[in-house]
Amino acid sequence: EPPPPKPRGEESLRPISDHQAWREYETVFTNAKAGMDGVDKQKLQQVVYEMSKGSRFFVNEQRKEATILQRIEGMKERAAEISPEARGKFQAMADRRLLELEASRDLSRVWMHVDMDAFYAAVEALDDPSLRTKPMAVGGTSMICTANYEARKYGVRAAMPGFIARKLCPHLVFVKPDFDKYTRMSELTRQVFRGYDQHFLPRSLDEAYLDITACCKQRGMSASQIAEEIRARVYEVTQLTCSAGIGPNRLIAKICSDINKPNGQYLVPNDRSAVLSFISSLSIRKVSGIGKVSEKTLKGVLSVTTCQELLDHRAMLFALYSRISADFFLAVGLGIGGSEHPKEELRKGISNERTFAPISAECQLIMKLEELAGMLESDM
DNA sequence: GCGGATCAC
DNA sequence: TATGGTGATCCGC
Repeated sequence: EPPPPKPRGEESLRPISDHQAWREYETVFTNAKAGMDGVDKQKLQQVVYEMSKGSRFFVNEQRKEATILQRIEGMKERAAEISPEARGKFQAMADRRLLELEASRDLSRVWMHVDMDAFYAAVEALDDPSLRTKPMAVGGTSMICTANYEARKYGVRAAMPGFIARKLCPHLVFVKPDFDKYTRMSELTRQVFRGYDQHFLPRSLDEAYLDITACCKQRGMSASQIAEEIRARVYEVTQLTCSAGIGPNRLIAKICSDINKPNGQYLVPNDRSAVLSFISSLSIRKVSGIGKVSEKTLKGVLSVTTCQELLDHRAMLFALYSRISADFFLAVGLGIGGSEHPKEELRKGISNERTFAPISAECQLIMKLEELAGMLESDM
């Protein structure tokens, strides 16, 4: 189809002919991220909608959205059909699990989560200090890996398509990613981490978990002091800042590292009531493992938005979700998760995939598969 | 056991 | 003009 005629004038955002449809287009970008406090969320949502509508991507997003809404309706129906007897059975099941989980609570270890600040962008700014004062994103017009804090003021952030970012921030500077460079820098941070926990758990190039229990004891230092020291050493070695979170387990530590970002730290003491009061008012979306879909279904079916409400609705969690999921939600409500050292596991898979323009001829599809298989072969 | 969904980075 | 790639896990069929 020919494109619709371009409206005259400087901006095409207003008037909104289609009944403010943008209000219903929620993306991952409208979710708050560090450095995005001053962003006009409505404007952001509106721009993303206007740039997206009509695209194949957008149509697919709508299809997925409809599937989720259907799932919510199905769960609501199941919830309505639960008899008082069954309800009592689920309540007893949930109460029993609550006690078991509580009995398993481990407050004996101190975990720290270290998270580099705007890592790729910060590394690029080391090589070109003139980027420091400009809004800048690492990535291209199709996808942004990360944005510096100048750019985040405009709502530009990781996982956003570059052409939308440019619309939000016309002077945005794009820098091509250089993963080898980030890997080398990451290795420098890991040398530091190794000195505090030999068995630290790297999660990505810019994040790691450290069990600093032994280190605190040996050196007679508090967890906060150790965190200050680690952050200082990381800065000495890389000239980059990072943030840290400290808590009795990885679930808590991870949430904490985001609180005083960038270049800050936060601690939840190893104390049951401190953990509970910290977690209870938190949005479930802050928890690693609860994404956009889980947030939407929990809210749509049970009106659950905070971690405390996960405990309040524990019977229905066991009625509507799998044992594994209900267990996880309950543990989240109690602020329990990841206090043991996971035993090392071998990699389970290797794969590759590529996004490409639509094709349909068999020979084209086979060529595409051969291309992917070739890349996979060389990886293996 | 498999494919689709979800999630994290 | 244009919306990523890799790996893990869970669920339903």
